[in-house]
Amino acid sequence: MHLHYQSNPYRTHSAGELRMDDAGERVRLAGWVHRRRDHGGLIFIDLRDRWGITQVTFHPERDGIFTSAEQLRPEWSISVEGEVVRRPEGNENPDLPTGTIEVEATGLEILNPSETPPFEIERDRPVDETLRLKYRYLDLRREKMRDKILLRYRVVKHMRDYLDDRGFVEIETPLLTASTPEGARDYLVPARLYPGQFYALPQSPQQFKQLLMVAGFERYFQIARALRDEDQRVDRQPEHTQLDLEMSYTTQDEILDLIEGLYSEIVEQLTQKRLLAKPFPRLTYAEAMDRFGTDKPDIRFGLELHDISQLAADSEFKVFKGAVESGGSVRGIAVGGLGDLTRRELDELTAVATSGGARGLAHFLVQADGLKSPVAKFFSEKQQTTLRETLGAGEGDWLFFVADKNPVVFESLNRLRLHFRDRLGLADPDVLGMCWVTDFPLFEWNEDEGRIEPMHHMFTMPRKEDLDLLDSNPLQVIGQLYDLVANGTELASGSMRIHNPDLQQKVFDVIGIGPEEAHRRFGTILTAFRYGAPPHGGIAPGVDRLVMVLTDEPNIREVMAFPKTQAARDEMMDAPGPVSEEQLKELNISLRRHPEGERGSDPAARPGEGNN
RNA sequence: GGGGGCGUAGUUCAGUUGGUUAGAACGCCGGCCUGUCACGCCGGAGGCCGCGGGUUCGAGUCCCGUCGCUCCCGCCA
Repeated sequence: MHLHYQSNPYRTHSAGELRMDDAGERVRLAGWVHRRRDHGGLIFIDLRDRWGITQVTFHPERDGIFTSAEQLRPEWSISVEGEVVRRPEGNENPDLPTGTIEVEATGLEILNPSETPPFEIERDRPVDETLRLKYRYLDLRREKMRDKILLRYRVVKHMRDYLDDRGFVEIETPLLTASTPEGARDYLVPARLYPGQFYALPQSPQQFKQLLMVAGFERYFQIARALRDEDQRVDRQPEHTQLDLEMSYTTQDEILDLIEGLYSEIVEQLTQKRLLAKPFPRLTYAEAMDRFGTDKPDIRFGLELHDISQLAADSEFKVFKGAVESGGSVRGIAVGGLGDLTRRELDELTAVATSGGARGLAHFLVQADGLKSPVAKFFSEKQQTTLRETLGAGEGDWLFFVADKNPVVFESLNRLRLHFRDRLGLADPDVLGMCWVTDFPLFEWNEDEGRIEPMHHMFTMPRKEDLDLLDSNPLQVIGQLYDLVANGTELASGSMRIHNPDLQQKVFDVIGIGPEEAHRRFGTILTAFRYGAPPHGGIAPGVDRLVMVLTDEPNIREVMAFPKTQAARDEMMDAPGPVSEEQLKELNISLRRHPEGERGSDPAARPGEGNN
């Protein structure tokens, strides 16, 4: 990267660009003191900016600046003038792109000294995350963080360019909008001009993007913030970024191909990772569940599930028989390379299975003369052979089975499968196993509330051939829904939408929303659909999640410049905090309880903070 | 809302069955050093052991409470 700043008072070049060819040139560099090595009669300063590191030397003959150079400390902001020289024979640093040269300083300007930072910037060592978040502007100076944020920018830039090339336009949608009580909890903003009323921050631009289709933009996207006031997880923040996208006159395949092309380019051009398969495998929801026990399968390795319900029903083993008879199933996986398992190890595996809801885990060791298991006696020789063959197991493999209701069987075996992935190192970390999961059920049964709910959202188009089922058997209806999954992580979720108001109302009917309520809550979009709304569909890939997968970061905070803590606090800006009486009065808000003495903007009022 | 883990120099950590003066590394400060690049060598400063209470002759260590961070469950169409 060359900074075209010949007349810039601070620098003529970046700290990452000088090479052997530049020897003899007079240059200025600006940046931070990365490291200093003071040899008494010779001082080396590693000068760092966004683009790299260049070694600067100070010689005592330059008495004017040598004494200043002795004062330099890490993270001081300086500008150096000097001559680019070849390093003496044998003193090149092959680890540095600029390592064949150095800048012999003839001038030094201290732009701004630095206090000793609360943690070391130049070293990649673990530091308490709260401290990093409080001094995020210093944390971001660290190479690893800088690189992740820069990669994130390149990913987003690639998205914009790719979509622009294909006729998409980026359109902003409002941050202040109406509350949508279903779904996640809204972040609310009091409306000063309407005492007692509130805006909501968007959980996604869903309705706006569909209205943009009605408005005729045909191909819309937005790098959009989505806000949800729910508790955090390792991959969940109060605000996250998604590539929100919608197309008119399109098909599911067209959208899948579009995103597949985009993601292939991002992986191939911006990372060192390899794609497992191209085109991305496409699995139906039913197939994904059947083979992997999850709709977010990690397809980089085998250990697929096998259904042995039929055999189980014929067996003498009551646990198996009973599960099938009560409508559940018995499924299992075969695992090689485990060797002998101790009682304790088997208990641990059982604990993995029970964490998924299973009540137990049946295990068999495949031996030359049959299956070895505490429950082997319940299975005839022929059944044992069938078990082994069904699971494709060889001598020395272990077979594990879970018998229960289907959701429990799936979840337990999924966890077991991922456990073995990590334990046996079955998945190549440099490979991205991207796949599509399609044909999700349109609705699901909510056990707790005893009613039917949309699996994704209520604007999803049912599969054409299932339209008749909406009345007779809605839970059987398959929606035109699709998820992009990478290595077991959901990266994107989308659907074809309903554009016909009558069909939309029919879906509302299924989930118990009558015409009046529908009009009250979704009047705008229903009315809009009456004006020749085009068929349309879209998708919303998560940007944070993608960068997480690309950088092997398990934590979403590591790929965001300014994330919040798990308790949804901004440690740096100290938000949220109390506001003044005047502000509250203007908003017509009175507090039941005053935040005084609780955590707030007054550092003295914050417990657990002894110093600084 | 519930459960688990963690909290000791600036930072990352160690700290024995409760026992005398709480250690190490890195960083910081001072000195020496002309080819280092994790520079080296010598010396030094630096602790409300998160906070409050209790048990005890004695608490970093045990108990109770509390605060903070974190991971999980609930929640997240």
